[in-house]
Amino acid sequence: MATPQLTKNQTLVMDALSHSEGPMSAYTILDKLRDHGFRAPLQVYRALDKLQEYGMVHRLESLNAFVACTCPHDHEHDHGVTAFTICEGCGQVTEFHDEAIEQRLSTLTRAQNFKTEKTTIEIRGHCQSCA
Amino acid sequence: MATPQLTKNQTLVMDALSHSEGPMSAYTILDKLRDHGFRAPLQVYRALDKLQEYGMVHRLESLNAFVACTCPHDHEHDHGVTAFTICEGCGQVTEFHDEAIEQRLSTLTRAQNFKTEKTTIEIRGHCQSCA
DNA sequence: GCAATTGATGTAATAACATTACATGACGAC
DNA sequence: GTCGTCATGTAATGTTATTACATCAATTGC
Ligand SMILES: [Zn+2]
Ligand SMILES: [Zn+2]
Ligand SMILES: [Zn+2]
Ligand SMILES: [Zn+2]
Repeated sequence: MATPQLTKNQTLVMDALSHSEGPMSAYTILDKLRDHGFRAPLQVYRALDKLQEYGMVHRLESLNAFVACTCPHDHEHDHGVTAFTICEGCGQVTEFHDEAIEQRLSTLTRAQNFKTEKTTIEIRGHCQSCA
Repeated sequence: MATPQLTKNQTLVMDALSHSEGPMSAYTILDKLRDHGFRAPLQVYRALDKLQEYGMVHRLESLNAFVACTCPHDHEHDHGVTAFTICEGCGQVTEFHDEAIEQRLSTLTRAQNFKTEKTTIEIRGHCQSCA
């Protein structure tokens, strides 16, 4: 997915997420952007949908929240299976990718003739500092 | 986690999930159990919390829904990392466990000194029939 | 130029999911 | 019988997400 020119709303949401320490809920983003003219949840959700499509934002299913992608590479190609550790103590989220996991999941789904569209891997626990 | 004697409400919720074709939301369960005296969401959520604690029910984070555990073994021990394929077409959910994945995730989290408490793996896509 | 199309936006209302707070009831330990 | 604990009942509220409909801007085809 080549990264297209972002629209005004998409840029605002992306900036909010990029400058945030941790994940943010859609409604938290909305509140941050009221000064910039945001009035309704849909403005946030629409921007988030696009940003996820472009691979610039990830949704954390177990938190109902969103984070900016921290992959080193740009987003000109699909970056495969994304996994996260999420600290219950400090809220820190770490994104990582692992070829071995991806291969193994591929083998397993293939065995049941399942066609994967999106894989969610989220590990809740405590980081080194909060252990 | 040894499976204790279930309470009345826990039994009702467990039965509803066991007899369901696929995952159910808490509110769907509530509706199914109105005839049995259920009146409020909390009755469902409280039962679900316990059933999850006992390992008899799993929450699907990406669906905000719940399924009965389909593990062949009983629930007298923790059954480690649980993963699911979820068909977008027919709603079919398949639970599986894989030692290799578990090992690999353990290695990766250990590398960042992360203490895992709960791991979520959910694969959305299409099953053989719905491909 | 000017319809027609497409994609983005604005706004309101509503739906769907989950929790807090507080009161009551059942039951065994002592 | 009093206490502590756990399950339950009920209402209210909080949080997350979508539907529906109107408007606006840029592009395309004529
Ligand atoms: Zn990423
Ligand atoms: Zn931490
Ligand atoms: Zn299970
Ligand atoms: Zn299917």
